[in-house]
Amino acid sequence: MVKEQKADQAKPTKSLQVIQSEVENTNRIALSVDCIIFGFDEAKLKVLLIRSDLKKYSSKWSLLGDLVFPSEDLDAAAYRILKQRTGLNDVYLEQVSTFGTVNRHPAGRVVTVAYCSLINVQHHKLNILDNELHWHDVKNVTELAFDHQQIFDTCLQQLQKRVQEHPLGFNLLPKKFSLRDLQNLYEAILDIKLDRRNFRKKFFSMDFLIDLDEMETDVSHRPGKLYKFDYEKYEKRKKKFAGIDF
Amino acid sequence: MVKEQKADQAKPTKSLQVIQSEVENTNRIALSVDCIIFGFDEAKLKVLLIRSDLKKYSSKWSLLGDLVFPSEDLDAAAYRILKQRTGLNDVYLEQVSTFGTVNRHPAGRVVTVAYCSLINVQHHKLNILDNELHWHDVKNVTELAFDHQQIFDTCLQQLQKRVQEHPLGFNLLPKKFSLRDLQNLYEAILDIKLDRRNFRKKFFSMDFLIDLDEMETDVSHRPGKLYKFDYEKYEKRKKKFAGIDF
DNA sequence: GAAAGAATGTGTTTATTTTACACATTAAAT
DNA sequence: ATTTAATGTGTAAAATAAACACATTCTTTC
Repeated sequence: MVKEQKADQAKPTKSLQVIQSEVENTNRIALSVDCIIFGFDEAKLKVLLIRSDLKKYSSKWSLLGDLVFPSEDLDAAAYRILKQRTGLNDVYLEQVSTFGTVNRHPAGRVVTVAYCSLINVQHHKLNILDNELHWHDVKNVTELAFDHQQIFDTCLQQLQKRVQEHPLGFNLLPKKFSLRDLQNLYEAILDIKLDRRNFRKKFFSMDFLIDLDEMETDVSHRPGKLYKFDYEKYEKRKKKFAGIDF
Repeated sequence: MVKEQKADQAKPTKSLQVIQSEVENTNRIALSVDCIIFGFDEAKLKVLLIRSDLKKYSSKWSLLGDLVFPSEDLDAAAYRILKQRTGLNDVYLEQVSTFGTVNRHPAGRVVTVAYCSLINVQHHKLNILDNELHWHDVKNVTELAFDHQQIFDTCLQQLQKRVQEHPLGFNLLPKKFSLRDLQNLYEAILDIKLDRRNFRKKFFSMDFLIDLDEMETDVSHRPGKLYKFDYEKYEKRKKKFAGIDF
């Protein structure tokens, strides 16, 4: 089936010069980063979007993105771009996936690397610098510019998966939160309803919640207790792989 | 509580021309793909490596990689490169992660996208074309060229994780396999010992194995039954998300 | 200030899943 | 025929997950 026969003498191990010229010349491609920033507010999962950079596409929303500089580490570019576009600092970004079909961007060949983050909407003030920047309800995100809808969908799926395996959700909440806040968060991310008693039991049994001996204020009903997440304890317990679970 | 500040003056929405010139000129970067091909043979997990392309680094092993063409989809580049280097066709490649520190490659700035695959060593004949191409025991893979060790480690970790969530393992086995083969595979990938009875019970209860009413041959002991994997039945049952499981 | 409303806080029972564990059976090799 | 080495099987205990209801506390309303 394979057609790629080649005489067995040829072993074209390349010199560094050959590779360098290939790297320097015709084979270069524009590389960008897109940042998908999730937040949580009013019991809803949100995502930060801007009006498209491009005038032609300004009726559509798009992700926060820009080109990577040739002299810049990929991760560093993600942090720079996020900072430039939102003022956000001290936010952990995680690489999700890379999108590289030839015609994905109207400006030419641009391969983009998606980075994702979860932030607490209350604690991070946005500097809205150069574009209309808005928190969008994740449920209403449709028809983003270019292939950004696909990128967004991929990131949301990854979030849904990862939030079940790691206590990422706490990054979306204020430092002090009630169990109702926590449950709302999981229900919003996973888009499911959970049993309140079993949910509480589960989290208490994990033993990562510190009871602050404080109560909610500003609620128009019986206030709940406030907790914080015990990051230290969590770090110490590394979950081991073991089960097979299709 | 979303603070929708807006800097009402500056809104540098870019024209397509501006973006195009940025994409075309100084901001381009070489992009490559590296393929991490896992196989399974002699009850051991293997990975395909070649001697480094670069003369200077030819004492080290490296992953199968090459540059992406500007006119080529990223996924297509991965399949092309795999085919060129190994003759392998009809292999499913999955993107794992992208590596982009500035100095990761000696030939200059090259960002690389890692793709991973699992193949059945028996059923895929390699065409060894232009480099020393070898199956390496995964346990002995150390000190690969450039940052390839890091890339490899990332892929192996992802494999360990994914193999517990999806029945990927079957791609590594012959069409007909014994339960011992299957258990050896999981033990090799996860690098753990499993209880034989519980392992069998687990797989039988998943009900994805078709009993072929054949026995192993060429074993110097009591032969085991042979099975095949029921891909069709698997596809029909899409596993639902639900649990929270740190 | 009494009553109604709304969400908090709590336990038990059942079902399901996971783990631990031992012996008879089969075929090959000696 | 005996030994060897791996296959094939079941059960009990433990852990986890799921289903499910009522009294309590604070706010709001009348």
